[in-house]
Amino acid sequence: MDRYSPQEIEKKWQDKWEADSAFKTEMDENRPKYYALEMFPYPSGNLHMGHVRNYSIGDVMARYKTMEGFNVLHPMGFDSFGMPAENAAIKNNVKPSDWTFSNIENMKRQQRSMGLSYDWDREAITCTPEYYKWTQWLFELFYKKGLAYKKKASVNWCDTCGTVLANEQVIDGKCWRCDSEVQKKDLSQWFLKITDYADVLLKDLDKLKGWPERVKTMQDNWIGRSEGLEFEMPVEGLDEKLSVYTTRPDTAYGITFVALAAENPLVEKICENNPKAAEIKAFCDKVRNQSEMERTSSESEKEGIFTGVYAINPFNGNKAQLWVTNYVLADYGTGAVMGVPSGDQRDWMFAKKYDLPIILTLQPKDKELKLEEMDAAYTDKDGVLVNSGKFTGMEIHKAMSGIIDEAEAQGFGKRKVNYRLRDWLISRQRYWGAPIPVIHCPHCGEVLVPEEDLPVRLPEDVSFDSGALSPLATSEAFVNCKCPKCGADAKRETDTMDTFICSSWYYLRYTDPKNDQAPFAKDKVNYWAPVDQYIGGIEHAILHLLYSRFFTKVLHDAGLVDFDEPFSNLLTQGMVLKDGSKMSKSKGNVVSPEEIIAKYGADTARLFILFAAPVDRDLEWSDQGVEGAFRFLGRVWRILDHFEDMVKAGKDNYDVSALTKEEKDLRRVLHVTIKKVTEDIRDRFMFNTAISSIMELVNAAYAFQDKELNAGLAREFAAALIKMLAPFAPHITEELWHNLFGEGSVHQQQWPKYEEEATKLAEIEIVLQINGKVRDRITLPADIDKTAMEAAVKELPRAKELTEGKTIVKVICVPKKLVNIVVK
RNA sequence: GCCGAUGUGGCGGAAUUGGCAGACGCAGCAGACUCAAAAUCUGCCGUUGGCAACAACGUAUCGGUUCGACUCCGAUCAUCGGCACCA
Repeated sequence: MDRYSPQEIEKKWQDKWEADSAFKTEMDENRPKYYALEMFPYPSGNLHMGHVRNYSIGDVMARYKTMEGFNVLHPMGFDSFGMPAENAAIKNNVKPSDWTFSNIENMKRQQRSMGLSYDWDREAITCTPEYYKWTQWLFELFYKKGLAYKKKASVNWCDTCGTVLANEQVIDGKCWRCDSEVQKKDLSQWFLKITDYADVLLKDLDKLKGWPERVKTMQDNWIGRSEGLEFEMPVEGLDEKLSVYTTRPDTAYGITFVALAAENPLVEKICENNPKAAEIKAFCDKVRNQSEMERTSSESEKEGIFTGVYAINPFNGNKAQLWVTNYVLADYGTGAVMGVPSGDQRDWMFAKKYDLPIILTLQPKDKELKLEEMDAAYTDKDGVLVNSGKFTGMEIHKAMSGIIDEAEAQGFGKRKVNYRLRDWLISRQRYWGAPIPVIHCPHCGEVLVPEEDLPVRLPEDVSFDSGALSPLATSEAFVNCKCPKCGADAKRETDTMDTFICSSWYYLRYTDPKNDQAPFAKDKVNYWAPVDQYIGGIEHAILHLLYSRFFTKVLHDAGLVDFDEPFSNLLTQGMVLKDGSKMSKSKGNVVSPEEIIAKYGADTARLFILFAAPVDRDLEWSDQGVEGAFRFLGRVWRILDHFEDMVKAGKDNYDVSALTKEEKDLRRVLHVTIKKVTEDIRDRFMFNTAISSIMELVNAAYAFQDKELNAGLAREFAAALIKMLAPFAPHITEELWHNLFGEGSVHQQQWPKYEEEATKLAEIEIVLQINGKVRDRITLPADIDKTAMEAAVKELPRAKELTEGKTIVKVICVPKKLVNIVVK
């Protein structure tokens, strides 16, 4: 064989795999299926190292499972709607579709150069009418189920992007994409009712045994479930009742004020015939004009204004001052909060600032609290009630349920569960997305576009610089239509859908990508899905992963799929860093995958990126580490080149007992390696240690670089080594397989099996410890019994020397490991 | 503030069930090959002391359990991530 030259072999095999449709998959009820999926990319134009890492991990799983006999689905596609295409259109005067498809072509070329085992026949591209037809169809399904609705609400608006955003897309008060500050705007927008699924989305996190704990915690936090009591307080002098929600009903006897959000509709009514009306309204306007950042920061000063009106505490008849404040959230709970200064730190600070009364209702079991000595609220959920009518003296947890029962019995309150999660705002005032398939008719109101008229296609005669207007509104031909119900002149909805809708169901489309009758056929989706292994970045922990779970649950309830969670196992890969920080153009620390592949080949790039760190941890890029991976592949190449004649002369069934001691050692290392690599890939996703043990195996083989090696063993060694390395470095192994074993592809071979017997040592090293410290070692037969082992170790000169003149307190004997002699 | 993760040589990391800490790789040092260099092959490579055998120390810090702790328990510190005026 010639020298190892990746440039010569990689392209050759990529072309061959493509010509042979080597990774084409079909349903096969007789084989166990395995669905390996990497998060599909946005077609920005070029792969970055994060993609390379993502796809390398997925490709190892897909190829390994194929060799283990699974029917593997391993598809790829493009999440191709979104803002950058539109920005490019504005800036360079190109059509968003042209920009997008030329980027897709380039990225596919780069993906091909990585040697990934995708079934390209299953490609799904979300911006094609063949795909977004079904995105629209699914929107209509949600609508028919009462899970899609339009309402006027105070929503997040990004001025830079010229569109509204979902709550999940606002990070620290800023736009997730462009980082500019988000404003609140009252707009009429489309929402999906994800809150209907809050409870099951939370509860089913328990089912996701194969998900990282931290992702589940993040979703848990995001959904934010809380249990408590909602109850009504009569408002004095008004024929109105006021609802409040609390998680601390045990403190209800300590209410001295009620805090309303400025947006609470009750504020209007209170202002009627109120001498302070002007003042109150001025305060409300001031609060509303505060930015989202100012309003929701726990740092900002709490302010309020007394309305002059009182509410009545239904538990004890006490009067509570009614205040309008800047710190109560309008859209959580009832937009009104009971004020108990002794039990809540915010209420405490508010009461101190405005000199409101404070009533103590809870104190520790072993200590009497005095208000005049306190400088903060007592917020521990532990203690005994005081000043609480018939609940005085009761332990807190008993009192909590007792007080709720009381409210329910009296009919002024009930147990209530609240969620932090809000409905998903899906309208976008942008062009490059799936149009919302709704027509607004002056007579019939909202009408869905009939299924046979789908897809609602994107028009091309649009203007992109239309200000706050959606670009679709600039196309007369698009906007003006007939009502499907009554035939009257009507107008189309001009907003498009959030691209996260498109990506919420793409993993289902891969199971039946060309279906033009339905988003997917039931038998196919239920054969392949759910995804067995999903791989992607942690940045989608809430956004995409929560939305996909929501979609899957709705489709399950609609009877379209049999499963109710999309991804059985989730692997969140770490970032690729250079010089300690994430690769980015602005930092100038980007390493281009294309250049690395051109210089060293895809096999080296893949091997390095999988070897340098465990898959879920951040990875520091190292040019010298890449050199190391390349050197290793060269070592593999050379040792197999050296063994070539022996491999070809060897027989598959050879006499193992005829091996020399050194050969037996190599055979043992071989079988230990097969065991380790199999378990590391299958059970642990520890690709770094799998590769390091293959390196050790190759190092062991170098003992025979200038020696004869039994031909049978050479053949066994070469076959297993090439197969084990195949998922990591698919091209070099295909070439070596072809050169040494001839016909067929290494990627269609069966994964090597180890013989347990062959992994065992005849003699093992036993450690002598004195008081837990290693003092000597001795080689003994592996099957020696405990007593004999102890005796042999005690006979060691070191053992005698170190125990001489001392009392042996105890001897601990761990079979096959050590003997620890405890002396005094 | 609440929740979660991480912390091991000069560097990336290994140690899977409580049993020889530092596998494998990078960097470094030395040797072989070579006129020479590169490439390749071989050996050494935690710190301190010692010619050495060896000894002491060593997995963020402090303490505990244990014959024995990177691993288990308790506290602390640091870094990163999520949530946070959610009543």
